[in-house]
Amino acid sequence: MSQIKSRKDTVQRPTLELERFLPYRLNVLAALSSEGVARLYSRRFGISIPEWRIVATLGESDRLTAHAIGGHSHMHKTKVSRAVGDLISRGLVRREINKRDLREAFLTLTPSGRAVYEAIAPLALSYEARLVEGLSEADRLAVERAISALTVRSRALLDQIKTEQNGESEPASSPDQIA
Amino acid sequence: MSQIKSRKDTVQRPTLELERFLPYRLNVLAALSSEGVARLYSRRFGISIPEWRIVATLGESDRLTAHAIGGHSHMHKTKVSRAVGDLISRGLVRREINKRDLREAFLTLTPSGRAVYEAIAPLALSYEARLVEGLSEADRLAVERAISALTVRSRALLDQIKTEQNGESEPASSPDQIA
DNA sequence: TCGCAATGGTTGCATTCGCAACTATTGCGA
DNA sequence: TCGCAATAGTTGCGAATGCAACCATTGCGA
Repeated sequence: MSQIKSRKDTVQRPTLELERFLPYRLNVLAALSSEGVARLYSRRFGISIPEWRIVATLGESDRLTAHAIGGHSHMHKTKVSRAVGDLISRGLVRREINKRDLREAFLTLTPSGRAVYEAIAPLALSYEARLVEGLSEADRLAVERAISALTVRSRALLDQIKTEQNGESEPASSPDQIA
Repeated sequence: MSQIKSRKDTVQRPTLELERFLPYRLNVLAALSSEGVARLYSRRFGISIPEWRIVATLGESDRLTAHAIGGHSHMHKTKVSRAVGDLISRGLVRREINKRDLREAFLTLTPSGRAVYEAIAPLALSYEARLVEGLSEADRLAVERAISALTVRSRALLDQIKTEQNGESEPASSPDQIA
């Protein structure tokens, strides 16, 4: 794991090799796998990745606010806002203002929206299945565990770094941010 | 692993839960971990992620062409081009045209560039170390293995999907692309 | 040796992105 | 009850992104 190479007779110089650097490798893998899934639906259904995330989120648990979708799918609220606007204009999502709180609105899939979800979900699942095809069962489980753990850890480290940088004060958040 | 839920008495309906969907989880994790590292250097050294990737690549093996950097760091050639231009204008990288082939140029870190590399590399490595701190040794190895395997597999699937979509012809590549 | 395809790299342009600022509404403490 | 802080969501705007087109140079086959 450690990339620190000690060479005889020379001062130990920690060299970083990008190809072995975990965050870098995760990025490459994430980009590749995302592009793969995206290609399965983007062209055919004219749907972007953020749009798909919204459709998928609504497909699981209908009637969510934009805020909830953002939290659930880890997307910036502006991205959610614009993608939702687009989906509404194309008749895939319906917006219904919450009469209890006029600031927010509930979003639901229209029948066409649900049809799109039902069509794409199996494609995505089979893609995932093909992706992990070569892994041993043990490795699959290890990956599941590790991803969860690393995600939690990343979030913690990030918050920590943020607070360190934010002049050592505040609850780690500028005006908006966080999400 | 499988997200297929079978419910008693109802037709088995494969539902996709974003939170469990591997490409999605990888994206969240990759974004979080990248932001973490980036925060360690971006503010302090005024360096962006693409710029850091270039510096890191050159730091490992000096004297590379832009093309080689792109291949090594999986960045689009336009991204490399612009980031390199920026690094040169800031005196961190030096460009030297290859007299054997006037189309390409060799890039090297200047002393200041190397200093930046030497400063950031340990930060990045220690970040990585803190990231995987909680994982068991077995899980670390499993993750290493799995990331490699999944990356290879993703690439293969992507190529396959591309050829399927490109009218079933061509060596899976439009004018430029690939990288 | 000539000409054309391929390659390294840059640039124009449209799209995407996210931060900051803003509006509208609600919650809450004085 | 008044007023201010917090929240949901939208929008302006600059920066980043990637594709397509382009330039310059080289390789290679006729």
